[in-house]
Amino acid sequence: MSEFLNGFKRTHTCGDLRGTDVGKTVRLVGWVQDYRNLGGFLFIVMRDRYGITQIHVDAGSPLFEQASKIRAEWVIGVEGKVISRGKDANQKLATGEIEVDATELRIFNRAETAPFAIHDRCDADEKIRLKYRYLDLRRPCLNRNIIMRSQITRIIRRVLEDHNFLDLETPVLGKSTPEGARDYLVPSRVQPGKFYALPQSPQLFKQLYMISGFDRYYQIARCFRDEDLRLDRQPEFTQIDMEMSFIEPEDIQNICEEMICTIFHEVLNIDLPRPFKRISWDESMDRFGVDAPDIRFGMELNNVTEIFRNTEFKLFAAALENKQGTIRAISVPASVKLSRKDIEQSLGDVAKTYGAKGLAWTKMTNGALDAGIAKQLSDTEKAALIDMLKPEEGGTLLFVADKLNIARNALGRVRKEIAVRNNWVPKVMTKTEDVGLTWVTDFPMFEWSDEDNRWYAMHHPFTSPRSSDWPAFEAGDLGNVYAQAYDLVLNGIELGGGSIRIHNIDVQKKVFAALGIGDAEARAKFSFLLDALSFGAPPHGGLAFGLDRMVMLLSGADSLRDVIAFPKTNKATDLMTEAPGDVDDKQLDELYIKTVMPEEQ
RNA sequence: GGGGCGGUAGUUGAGUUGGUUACAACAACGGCCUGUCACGCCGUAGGUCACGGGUUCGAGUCCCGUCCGCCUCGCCA
Repeated sequence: MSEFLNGFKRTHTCGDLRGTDVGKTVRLVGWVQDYRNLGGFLFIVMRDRYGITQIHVDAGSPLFEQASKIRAEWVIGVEGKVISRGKDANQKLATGEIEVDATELRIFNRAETAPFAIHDRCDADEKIRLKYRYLDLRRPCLNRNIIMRSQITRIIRRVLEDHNFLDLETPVLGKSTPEGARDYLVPSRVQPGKFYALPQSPQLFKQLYMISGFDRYYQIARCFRDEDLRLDRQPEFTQIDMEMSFIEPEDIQNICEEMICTIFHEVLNIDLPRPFKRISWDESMDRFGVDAPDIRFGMELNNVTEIFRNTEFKLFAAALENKQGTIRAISVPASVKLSRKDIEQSLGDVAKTYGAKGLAWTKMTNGALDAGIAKQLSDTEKAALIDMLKPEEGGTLLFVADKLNIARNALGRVRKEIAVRNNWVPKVMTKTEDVGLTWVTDFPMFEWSDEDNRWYAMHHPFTSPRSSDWPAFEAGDLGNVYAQAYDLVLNGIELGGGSIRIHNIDVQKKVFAALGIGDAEARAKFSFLLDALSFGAPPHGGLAFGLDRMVMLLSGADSLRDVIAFPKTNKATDLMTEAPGDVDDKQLDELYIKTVMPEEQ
């Protein structure tokens, strides 16, 4: 290769040439983006990831015959003189900005016709894009996301290392733990019948680093969860994982704020005010219906339950018969035109998706509530609604009457849907107002599951309860125990979350017990953690950001797939490598694994 | 596990109530052109309409099943 490339090591990039003087000799390597044989001369548009440059070959040149064979996507090297720059007097150059008159031209590699055009639009069928991912990645629209990703991790490392964080590694082959997501399992050959699990997060290892005395840890860590995929969920993803000792939540939050501000400043040239907003989980659920609120617009939820406590309106009365029954409402401004069809079908479907039976509605017309459910409401109820919700003339009131968690969530999703449809919230952030950042704090420690008839940890079982809730915890009133946990939410999407951890072995045992994890099971699954806690663990806590989501939001990408170089499909396959694939029986034998396909069972 | 949308030339799409030889643009290939820059003009080639059944005189079109991609509910401490 070196001989082949002899004399053609790149000395300039296409982008570099912008300021180059006419007459200067330059040397470039890259791909052919376009070519045009005009008989008497030839244009070749050459491209690398820094820019494009136009190459000129004259008919009289000995290079002409060779150059005329060149086609799109061939890899070439060119040496020549800059003959014109940018928009010079004759206005002949617009795109390439620089034109180079070739004196030497080498073809390093030919290329098949690409299955899709390598231009700055990610427009082909995603199946084909994923199969030829290396070509898709050449396209600037994808290429720049990957570059931004590197830019962001560089900033993160710089900020954290300036604060004396150590980049420390944790094992990838670990132990499967109960709770949480489904693990990716790796069979052990040396220990027949036993399995490693790939980490869902480095959670316990980073806590052990704290106990080991490394009081500031970070890692850009790959994590794995074997659950169904979504637009914003891949089976392997990357966390910015951090942990500190001897801290309060504000300490880690301050460092995160500095990190986020630096990223926004350097990547998007947006300056964010500090400190970030803070809102408790209870308040977020009450005002926005969700635990990751988009705070860039109003139209908040209202609790109108008491107005209808003794209502004659059957729909609402029926919902309130349930102990957890509630009625929540939003007041949609008049600028949003909603037809009956919009409400009952389109937005109603959004509500139904999240478990509600539908949307109740009414409109403010000539100073009174009219249409929809209005004629079934009493005058007192209507007056109370107008007083509380202050509907605009021509505005709409939307209601969900259901169990608390369904009503809040469904109406919260409808709220966001209306904002998206009416372009209240830009996808690409260009100024400070486009950024809705808030901490959500004081999450409930436990979450009751009707289905499993038990409590689950809302964050994870190593999260510390608030000390003020200790009496409630001791009393077994788990629904009223809050955790020292906090999420950072950007534009309605959870960017990251963390907590202060339990550093006391007795507390940890009691939390396990509350989750139905008995002493024996706790010992079997977490003996190393319990042992470690027994040797004097410092108070500690941390946070983890989803790097992929962060890049997705900052780049304005439509999907996590557009910020991961080699992503998986909805069914967790890689269309390029065709992973996962079959393995030889011999490999399975060594692992003592026999596969039984469903039809053979 | 459930729901929705989609699969037609290399690519992106059109294809009406089922009806002759499945259409266009771009790309490719050949020719022409000395200043293009979404270049232009002329021509050529390119199809198992995802796959398998069914209904019908006749299916890209209607029905059933399967596969694949995307969105989504459940799931994701």
